[in-house]
Amino acid sequence: MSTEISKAYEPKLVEDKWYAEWLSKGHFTANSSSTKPSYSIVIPPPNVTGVLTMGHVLNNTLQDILARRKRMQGYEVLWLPGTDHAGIATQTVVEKTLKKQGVIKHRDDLGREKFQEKVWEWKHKHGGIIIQQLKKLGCSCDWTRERFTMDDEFCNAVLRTFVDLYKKGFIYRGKRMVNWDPAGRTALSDEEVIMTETQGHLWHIRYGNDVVVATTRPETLLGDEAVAVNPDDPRYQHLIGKKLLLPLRNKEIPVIADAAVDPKFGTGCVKVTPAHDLTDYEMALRHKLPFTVVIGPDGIMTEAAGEDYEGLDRFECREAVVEQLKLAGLLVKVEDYTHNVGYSERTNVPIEPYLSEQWFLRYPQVPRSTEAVETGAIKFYPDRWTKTYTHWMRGIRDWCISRQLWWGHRIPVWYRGEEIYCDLTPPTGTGWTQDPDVLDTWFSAWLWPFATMDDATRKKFYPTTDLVTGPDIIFFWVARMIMAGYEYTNEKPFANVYFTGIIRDAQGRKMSKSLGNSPDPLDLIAKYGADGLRFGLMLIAPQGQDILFDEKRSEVGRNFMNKLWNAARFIQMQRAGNPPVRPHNAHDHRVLHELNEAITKVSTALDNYKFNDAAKELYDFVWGDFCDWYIEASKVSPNIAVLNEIFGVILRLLHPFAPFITEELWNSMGYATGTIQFTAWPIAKPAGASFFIETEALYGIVTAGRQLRNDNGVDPKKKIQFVIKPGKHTEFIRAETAFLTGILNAESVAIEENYTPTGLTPSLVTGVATVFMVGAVDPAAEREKLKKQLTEIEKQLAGTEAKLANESFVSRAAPVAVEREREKQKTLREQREKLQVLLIKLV
RNA sequence: GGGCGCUUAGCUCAGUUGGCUAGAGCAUCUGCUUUACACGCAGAGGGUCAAAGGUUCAAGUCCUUUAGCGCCCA
Repeated sequence: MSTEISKAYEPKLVEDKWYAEWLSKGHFTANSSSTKPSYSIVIPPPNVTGVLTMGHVLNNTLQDILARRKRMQGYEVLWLPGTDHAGIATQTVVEKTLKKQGVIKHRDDLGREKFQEKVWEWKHKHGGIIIQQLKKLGCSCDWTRERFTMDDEFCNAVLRTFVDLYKKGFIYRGKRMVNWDPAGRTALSDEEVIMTETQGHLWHIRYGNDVVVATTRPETLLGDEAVAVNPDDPRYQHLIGKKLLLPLRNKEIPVIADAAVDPKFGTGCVKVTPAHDLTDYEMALRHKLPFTVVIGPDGIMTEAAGEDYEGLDRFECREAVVEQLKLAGLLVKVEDYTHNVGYSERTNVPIEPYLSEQWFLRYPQVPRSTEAVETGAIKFYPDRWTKTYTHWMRGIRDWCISRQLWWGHRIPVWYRGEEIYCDLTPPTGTGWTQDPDVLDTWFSAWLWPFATMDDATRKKFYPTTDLVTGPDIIFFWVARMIMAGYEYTNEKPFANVYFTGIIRDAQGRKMSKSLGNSPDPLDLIAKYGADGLRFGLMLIAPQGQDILFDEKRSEVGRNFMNKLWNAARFIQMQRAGNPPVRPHNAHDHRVLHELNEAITKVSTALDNYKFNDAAKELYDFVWGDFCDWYIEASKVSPNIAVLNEIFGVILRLLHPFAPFITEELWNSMGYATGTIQFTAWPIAKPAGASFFIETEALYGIVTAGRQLRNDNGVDPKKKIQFVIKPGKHTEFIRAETAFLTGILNAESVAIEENYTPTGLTPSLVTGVATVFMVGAVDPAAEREKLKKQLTEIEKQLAGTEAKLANESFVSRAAPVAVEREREKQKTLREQREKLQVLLIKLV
């Protein structure tokens, strides 16, 4: 007796043990000189100081499933892990912490060098956390190749790319209107600005006798340099070229005519603030207006705003300006107004359009990258993201890549007076100063698929096969990687991109720290096991749909693992005292047939990135076909060989989803010495006679028998007599008497073709047989039940007969459909007849 | 304003190229410590498939329109 296997599965006793074992054996280490075909994925590098979120669990479970399955399919697999330095996010966290600790008031107190040291300290202290968490989850990453976007080699790659693109003319410096984050005090790219519908106001301000302008931002008035009208607007022809007095400032400004003015907006007169609005900026260039900066980079009003306003926050200033306008009688009216306002993705404050000197990139390889996805050279799953991608690529705008931060790759450009020097090493000579800015984090991330690999690795594993990521970074990352890939390797960086859904809470809200609705995956792992968490999540992760996560999901996963565990216990117990083989019976044939179906379905689903279809199929096969029916049948007549065969295949099919328990059971069941990880992925074998129809009929009889017991309140422990009156498959059913007796806990099961019940006998009519339970019954209740069943049958029969009576159905429908309908009619008529006979007897 | 997605049982979702009585899990109800498993077993109830119109012998599925929800872009 090998009953040391515990009654309930305890993941804690299993998971860490196996992970350590796998690492020590180097199972995840990819061999660049292997002759096997290669398969590779690069991890979307999480923020180095981040912690594991449910999004990471989803994303990395998917990658692990892909990687583990490919290992089983005989591929040399590289899953390359690493972390991202995450410029703004990390810098903000460290700065906040230092402020909180009272070390500094602002990072300026430390200076660049000292501050960077602090960030590195932070990185060393917290940087490994998320990696440890990925290991807990079971991720089979090649940790010997772990990379960080600030590794020396990676830094060099980033700088080389900058220098190269600069020299090719793709990178340029310019004074532009950029998206400015006053809280982070840095420029941002267009993609980092989130447009949000905001309730605001439209202030109508009198600028002159017959000039009223409407604005959502009255504080910018202080920097106005003109009033503009549409050149074709008949209402204002007389004003063009005239001068007006700017309210509150008593400054003369001209009225200009510009086609950019929408005559339908407000009064058709607009104020022009060249330094604080993109449209106004462009207008100002056309009309050679001065640029007066009234809002500083910190969102505080400058000296140019006038002494009444200098030093005020931009929103305080708005109130002050409105107040003054009211006092001066210049505020004509205020309307509620809903408009879109850009917010910083990071700091969540309204973006300020800000005129500043920044570095920009004109993207390389745009047409080629667009076509690659359009033609399917790179495939997106789900396919609909292709449209989003190509739309963005077609309207692509230059990328502002400089950031006013200290944490990141510093721009390799030096200045001396008017001279500019760009190279990997500083210029010789004196008087040079390096550009203080660093590069946008994504400017390093876009090199990730190839800059993480050494030459030998790249030779074997690049281009990579699959990328798994969220659709929220399709522009930030995916599109840019494709362009960088073509520019620097002359190849696509990956063949397939699988876009996951976004994980939400049970109410459909996005998971976020501030809402506190994001469970800690480590807590879930502790409670349900990594396998349970993974499998539960896979069951509800349809392709590309958002996922409403509830802890209950993990419970389903854990329960399934426990079911699997106990199936193993059952098989082990059967091994003792039973002959290992006997000839195959109908149940064996059926389950082997169903197993083949399962292998095919799971394989096809995974080939098409339909992870939840695969998980669902496994769940249904294991719990339904295998446990509910085959194991139950085995209690009457076990076939150890078949049990082992089926269970071995189950473990292998399940391994990518649930690596720990499958490894544990693979070993404890003694299916092989050593890991399950490199055993062959199961292939469907053509199964002979499946006995599908016959067993289906048989199982129908079982269900009817159980229903009879339940409906009539028979104590489950009480052994009673059943009589089966078959309409077909008589000999087959007769041969299964022992099975029926066992599974129905019957005293006896008699198969009688000409049975006529004496007295009142509860019965149920199935498609192939009438099942009688011998024993007393309440005649009224029995009659009700039979009547109900008869009504249902008659309803269905009416539908079928109506179809068959329809001339055009019989002549125009597919012959198969008509035949099916005839077959159905026949069965239903038989059932009706049986029910009628039974009812007559009850009268 | 443009694009995409969603709307099926109380909840979360499956439903191939139109064709068995629209399925599953969770939740609910009933009965069970039946020697694999109470993280379980057996049974039951629960749906006008968002609305309207159209195509078809046949529509949850295809087409049109409408409504609501969500996301992306301007």
